[in-house]
Amino acid sequence: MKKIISKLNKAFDNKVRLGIMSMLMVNEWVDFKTLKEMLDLTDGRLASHIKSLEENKFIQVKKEFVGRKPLTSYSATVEGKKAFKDHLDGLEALLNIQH
Amino acid sequence: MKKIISKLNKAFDNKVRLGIMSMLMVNEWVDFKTLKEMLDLTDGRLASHIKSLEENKFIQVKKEFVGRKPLTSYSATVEGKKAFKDHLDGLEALLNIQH
DNA sequence: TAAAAGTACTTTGAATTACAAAGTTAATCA
DNA sequence: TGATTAACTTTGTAATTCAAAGTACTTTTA
Repeated sequence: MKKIISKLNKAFDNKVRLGIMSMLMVNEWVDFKTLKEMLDLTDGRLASHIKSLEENKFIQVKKEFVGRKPLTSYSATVEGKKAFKDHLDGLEALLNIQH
Repeated sequence: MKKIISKLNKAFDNKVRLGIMSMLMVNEWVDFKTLKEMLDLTDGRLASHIKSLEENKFIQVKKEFVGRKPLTSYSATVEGKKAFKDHLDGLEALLNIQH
């Protein structure tokens, strides 16, 4: 039990960050607006969670213009993918001991 | 994605509470000391998380004497089991979309 | 019989986290 | 010119988390 619990990463205990990382594991790049809509968040709330994931070096950012509009996109770093996978391993182990 | 995320319950975002509930899904009654050892916690930390789960009516308490020593045990309420199951369903759905 | 240890907490205080609401910048569209 | 879009940042408040210390009562040990 101690072993399982220790796999869980504090950076991913919040459901917004869990959702962001989940999106970025499945899609290489996801833009701000899509994340916002998929997770049903306000700008500020999304931005603050993105910031904390960036500070942990779990995601990276790309800014470009498409047509004439700015487009900010995010992707999980190698480090972020690894950390998230470890976290999911912990969750999976927890699911497995239920029943 | 919104649907998955909405299944996750704030009461279980902390890994200590995740661990406590997990123990109580698998074992009908677990005592204070065992929880403390299994989760590697200080008395105070365990007690505070237990308190929050009790306030949510997710666990119930039983106090007795065994031999001459006090023994406090906890078990998940029906409500607690349901809430935790829903949370695990959410986590499982999240695991499933990771490829 | 005095001191130490066991059981199960509670209290305090400080740090961190979370969030809503409002403000910002710079461009574009009507 | 005024509204809208895109992507934030700032502010302030509330909630959460935790370590550390304190409490109460009993039992064991020297």
